[in-house]
Amino acid sequence: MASFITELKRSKYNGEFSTADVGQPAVVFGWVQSYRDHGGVIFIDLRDRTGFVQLRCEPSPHLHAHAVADTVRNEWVIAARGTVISRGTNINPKIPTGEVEIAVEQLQVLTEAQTPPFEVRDGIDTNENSRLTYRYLDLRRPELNRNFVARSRAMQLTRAYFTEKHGFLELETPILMKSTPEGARDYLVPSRVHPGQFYALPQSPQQFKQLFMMSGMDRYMQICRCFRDEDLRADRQPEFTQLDLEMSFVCPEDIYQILEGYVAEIWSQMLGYQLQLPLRRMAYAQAMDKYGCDKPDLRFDLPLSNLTETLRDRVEFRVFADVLAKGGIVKALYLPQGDAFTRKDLDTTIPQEAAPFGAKGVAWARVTAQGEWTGPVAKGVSAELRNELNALMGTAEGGLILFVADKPAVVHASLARLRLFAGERLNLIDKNAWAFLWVTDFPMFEFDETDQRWYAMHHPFTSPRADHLELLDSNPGQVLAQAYDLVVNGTELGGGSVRIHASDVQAKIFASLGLSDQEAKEKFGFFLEALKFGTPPHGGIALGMDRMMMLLTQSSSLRDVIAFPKTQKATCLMSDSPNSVDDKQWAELHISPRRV
RNA sequence: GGAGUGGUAGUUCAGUUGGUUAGAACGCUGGCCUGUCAAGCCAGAGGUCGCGGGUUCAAGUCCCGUCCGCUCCGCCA
Repeated sequence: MASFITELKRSKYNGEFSTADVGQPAVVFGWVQSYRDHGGVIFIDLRDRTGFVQLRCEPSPHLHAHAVADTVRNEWVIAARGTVISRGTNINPKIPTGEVEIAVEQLQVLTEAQTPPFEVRDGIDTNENSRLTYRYLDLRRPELNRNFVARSRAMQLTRAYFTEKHGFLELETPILMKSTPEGARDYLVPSRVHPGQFYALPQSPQQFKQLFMMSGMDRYMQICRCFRDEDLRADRQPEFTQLDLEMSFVCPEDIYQILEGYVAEIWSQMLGYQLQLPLRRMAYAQAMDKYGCDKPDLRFDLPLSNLTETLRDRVEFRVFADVLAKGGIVKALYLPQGDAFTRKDLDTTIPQEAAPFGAKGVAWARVTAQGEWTGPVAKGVSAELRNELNALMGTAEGGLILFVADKPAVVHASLARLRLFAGERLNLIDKNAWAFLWVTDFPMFEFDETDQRWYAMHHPFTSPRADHLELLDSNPGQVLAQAYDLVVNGTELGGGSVRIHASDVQAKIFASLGLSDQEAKEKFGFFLEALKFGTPPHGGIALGMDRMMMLLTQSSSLRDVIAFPKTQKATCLMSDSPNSVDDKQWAELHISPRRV
């Protein structure tokens, strides 16, 4: 008999068999998904990355194959040769290959397998600990496997769109870079050759991609790994993959257009979903005012209302009056279907949702007949004031008003959370909807109360709006940047900006950030120097590819679209990294562990 | 750095007010079975109740500490 692999080559993947193959000889390889031994006939579901095909082993005339089939167990790797036959009316409608099966004539065990620590099957609910420790087993599961097939396809489409259709060059930037201040904490790499000195892994190739523009590359793209040593979330890993882009001689409109074509292409090719272009846009200030957040989920509306000025000097409700007196604000979320929220929600659940954001409480009022209110706020609001507020929020009988009074950051964060909570509770979120949004006109700076200084909201190479340059000295908080984020269903997919191309402007920004000339020179000297040698106006954007895959595959965690992810403590449970290294390595790197 | 939540058989979970020998399902092992497809039937094996300490006649259960997973706040230009 001919031997598998060297002579008998795979005729096709297991998931690809159909009635068109009936009567054809077949050679298949794969993992045993399940076996059903009826004493006589034995059925084996053979899995590979494309799906399953059922093997049928009859006791005769292929006695040997049947004897081998009798021994196989789940996850063994086997090879089979046989003939594709129709299952007639006895089909399995649950799987795509369910109308055919392979009548086995030759069967060989290529590798036996230990019993896996969890069943390799969709729909399991194994704890993350085991899944991550035995990641290669988890990845065999079709529902996870398909995410990486999709990921591969998305990456190919991405390269093709930018390099073939739009003239981008795919260029690479260093992984060992210079550590820079500002921004996220760096992952550091000690230098062996230079005692006491360190490289940093890139948080993003920001300066290098700008240097490509200065180098005349005109259009740059890279699918690159970035590293940030910050604490993790479901949508944040310490290393992640970014689609990094930069273009010369462009304004924000040009960048929007290229990106819109890109996401339209991806959503069309990957999901068959036709995006309506151009995408919606909203200024940062409006997003904050209306939704309390710079990445609103616009699959549903539920806008916030700012009641601050209407209430000022008129409201008797103590909490509001006190907050207003101290310079705080009062905003409200109006929910038309108020009866979906119980008294327990109002007393317990809703305050608990808002508490992590600093809200000391959530006041409420139910709207009854003739626009009257019940609840704790009601008696602190005159009939006249109430009517004005009703008109402002567009209330109706049966509605519920949730109020938060505090400093703006707390009001916005907690009401933004409550808005999402209510959207879910009221079933307002259409799972098939795609709400894309450009958030534009971000402020250039934000003030840090702890450090008592301004920080760049995007990054320090972002260009302010030309007409705001003169505000840099007088009123930095008012300066708007030529920066934009692309938001999808409440997820920040990416962000970018038009960059500064004049060294004097760049110097002014550093000054606004409190960097002395000396410091700027030390940290960014080469970059400031480069700016002086003829820098084209340029701008770009970076998209989080992992987050995009999360959206495209409807995954709830980044771990489902990153092949070998880290835990929340940034460890790899499979390979057990990070790990300690021996003294020789410490010595070579001229460093020593800190005594605790 | 902080908050919440979980950790009991290989896996998912149950385990009452602290009380006899810690259970179920799936998986696993063996047997039967020629049309299953998460096969079925019969039998069996399988436990450091995360770890350490404490209270108690008695701890999976109560208390303290600690480790790990997850979610969130801070953080993430």
